[in-house]
Amino acid sequence: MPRKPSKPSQARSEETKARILQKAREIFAERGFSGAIIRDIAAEAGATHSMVIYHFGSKEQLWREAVRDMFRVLDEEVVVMLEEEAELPLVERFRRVTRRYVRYCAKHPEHARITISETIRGGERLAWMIDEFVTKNHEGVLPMLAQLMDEGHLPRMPVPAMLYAYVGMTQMPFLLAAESRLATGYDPMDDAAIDAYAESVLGLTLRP
Amino acid sequence: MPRKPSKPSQARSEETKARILQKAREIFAERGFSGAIIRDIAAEAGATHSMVIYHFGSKEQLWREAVRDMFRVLDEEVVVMLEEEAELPLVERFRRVTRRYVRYCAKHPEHARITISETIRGGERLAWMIDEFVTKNHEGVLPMLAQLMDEGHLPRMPVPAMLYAYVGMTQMPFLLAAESRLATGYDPMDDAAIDAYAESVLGLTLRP
DNA sequence: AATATAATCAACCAATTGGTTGGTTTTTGG
DNA sequence: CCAAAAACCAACCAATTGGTTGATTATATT
Repeated sequence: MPRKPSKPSQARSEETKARILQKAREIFAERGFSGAIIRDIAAEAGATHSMVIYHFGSKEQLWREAVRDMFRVLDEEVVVMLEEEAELPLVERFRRVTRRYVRYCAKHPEHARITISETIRGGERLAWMIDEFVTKNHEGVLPMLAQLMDEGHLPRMPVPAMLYAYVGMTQMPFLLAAESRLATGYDPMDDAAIDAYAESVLGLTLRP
Repeated sequence: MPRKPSKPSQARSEETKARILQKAREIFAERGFSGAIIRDIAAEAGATHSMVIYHFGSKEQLWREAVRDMFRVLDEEVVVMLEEEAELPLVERFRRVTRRYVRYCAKHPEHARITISETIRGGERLAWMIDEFVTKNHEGVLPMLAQLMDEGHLPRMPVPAMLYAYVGMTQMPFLLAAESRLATGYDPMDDAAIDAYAESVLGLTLRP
């Protein structure tokens, strides 16, 4: 185990850490945990691989920090606004959160990439991620879906099934963007396509 | 490069190859290409890692054979029946193929796992996979979706968007089954849940 | 049965990679 | 300005891993 910086860090350090963290998120997303190589992350961030270990302790820790950062951004860009929207009618809140969520998925496809590759893998990292972030998010979304279903705005099915259908249709075009471009010529990452897709998701789910 | 078996193989060899191939598919799905370790695949198949190289030439080749095998099964379990169903009304064909596809995704979650992890990664393996299999499948599905949309049975949107929404909602519950069980207690792999989910997908997509 | 060929294995090799160590530079605080 | 601490780097280490080699066992053909 490397020594941890115990005293408050210098500004220089913070910058390096931030650079490493961002590249780490990209590379973990693209190559998965085992495929991501510390030296590559370091090189792209303009650092050495021993700096990564110095700042984060281990590959595992680095991954955790990257994931934490990712869920923080999700919160910022999608979830927090829900509080100010508490007064709006439920269907309208759903429309807004869906539009934000679609944009988030397009802007940060790493999110789905990381969660999926970890869920496939199973194991401790997944358990940690669920405990730390996923459960909390579910607590926000599941009741909303349940109520929408009760009111007849969503087709009737088990609420978790609805959730995964919703998440699946929202994320998949951006997750498979490379395939879409190569195989159909359609680019789901295009700005106009993203906004149009949010409406398509609403069209598939909501029953007016 | 190892020598290739040039003469027709013995029965013993075929069995070993088949065992290796099946475990390879599982392990490639679970850990991704770089995370899958030849020695592990070999051990699980009751062989040595040099046997894997002997029979398949390289890790890359092994992966290709595993993927080929996977798309062969998809064809068998989902696609071929479409020919006998040519006479049925389009909506009915869509219902049937959807039910088969949902069952396939539940039974072989490796499929989505492998295609997604490769699409995320990009590169030559993805290009090969698309060229060899995906394009051909799209040629079957896209016109079907387009016509259903024309006839008002599906909400209007770009056809590729509809395809990825459809694929996404179909695959995601099984892709994230581990998360679903851990975070919500709902097991999408349960037999009754699978059949119910096929109807849910139809409920989300089809407009009667 | 003898011989050739295919199938298998154990030992080995070189490259990769996560992590360690010890020393050098930079920053901070007195 | 100077000493202590933090940031950083180059060299190193040990484990892992894809692939090779050479010998050994099983099978098929004559």
